[in-house]
Amino acid sequence: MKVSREQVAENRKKIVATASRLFRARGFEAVSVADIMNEVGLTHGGFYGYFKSKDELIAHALGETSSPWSGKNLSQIADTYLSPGHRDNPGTGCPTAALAADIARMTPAVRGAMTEVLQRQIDVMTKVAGSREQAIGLFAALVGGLTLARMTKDERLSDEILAATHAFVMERQ
Amino acid sequence: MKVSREQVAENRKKIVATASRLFRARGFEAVSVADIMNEVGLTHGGFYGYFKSKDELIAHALGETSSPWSGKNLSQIADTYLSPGHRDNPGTGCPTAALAADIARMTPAVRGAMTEVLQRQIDVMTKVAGSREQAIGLFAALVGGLTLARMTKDERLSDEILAATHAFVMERQ
DNA sequence: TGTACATCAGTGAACGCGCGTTCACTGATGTAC
DNA sequence: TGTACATCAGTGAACGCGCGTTCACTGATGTAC
Repeated sequence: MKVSREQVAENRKKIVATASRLFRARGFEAVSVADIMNEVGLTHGGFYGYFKSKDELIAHALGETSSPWSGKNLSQIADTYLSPGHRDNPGTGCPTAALAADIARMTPAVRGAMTEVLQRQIDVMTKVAGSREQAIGLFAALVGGLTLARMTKDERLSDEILAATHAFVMERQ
Repeated sequence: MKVSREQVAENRKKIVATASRLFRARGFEAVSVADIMNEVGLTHGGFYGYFKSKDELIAHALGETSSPWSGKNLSQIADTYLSPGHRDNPGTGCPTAALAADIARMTPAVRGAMTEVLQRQIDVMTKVAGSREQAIGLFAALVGGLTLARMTKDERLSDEILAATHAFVMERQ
């Protein structure tokens, strides 16, 4: 069942986008190649016509994540980043916070792709912060606050962490 | 090959301590029951005489991690926490930073155990920070900075992240 | 434009592998006398 | 204190399972005439 060239291009985009979302929501290991292909509407065997391996897909999926911070000031960034909505929907949120600990143990190619994402996020943040140093500190606090809020089972504590981190970050405006 | 009661108690401690170290170093999924038991000096079959499941061990291992912050001031905490030594040795370091993203996807029992660890860390931090709110913000920045430093492949960037987060945290002394 | 054929995207069974967990067995420990 | 036996910690083969990956096959696409 060969398909058209347009269909192939579309399928490739869907594979990468679906992988990016599922990886952020559940982590690299908990999402199988079959999971991704099923959600795209294909069977797992076809995957290897698009990528050499799952690792190669991971590197591509990291590269495709956009940073939606352009044109926002620090207050708006902090509001969105430390919101319950972002906390509860990692699949559509920041890849850095969602995949942090996972990535530290991945292959060099994956870590290289993530380093580029990180560089880009720091560059964008530098425009709204006073300096690059400040930008890194602010970004670290945002990532850490979101991560802590996501790991606890206690929603009151989780909300408190979001609010406290928000206040901490905004004090240095 | 039955062994003495003392040996049993010692083995149990070794299983928990080894698991705690390996989990922090490599993550929950990448460490098998057999890995842990081999390092302890036993075979995998014996594990189920000590714990009902791997998940139960995970909850116990999280409970056993100590917070080595007592009696230190913020400057000392930041120095140690954001040091290259801590970055490069997650196995003996902060469980929160090492297992952050993993835990958000674990069973309720595991997340409950982690919530207690988190509460304890925030309490200790509150003693050196001005307030609980401040403590949470500082802790978020520390966890985030260490996490970012661990995920990049570029050592220059990694060192820069540690230094910038350190400066960011200390500015609010 | 219509036909004949080569291409190749997608299918689904099969592979080897490592995992968590179970279980019949072994033999040292600890107890009863 | 010494012997006889019940207990049970540890062993290692085996289980079912899901994974990443491969491959012979199918049939629609796209090309050559």
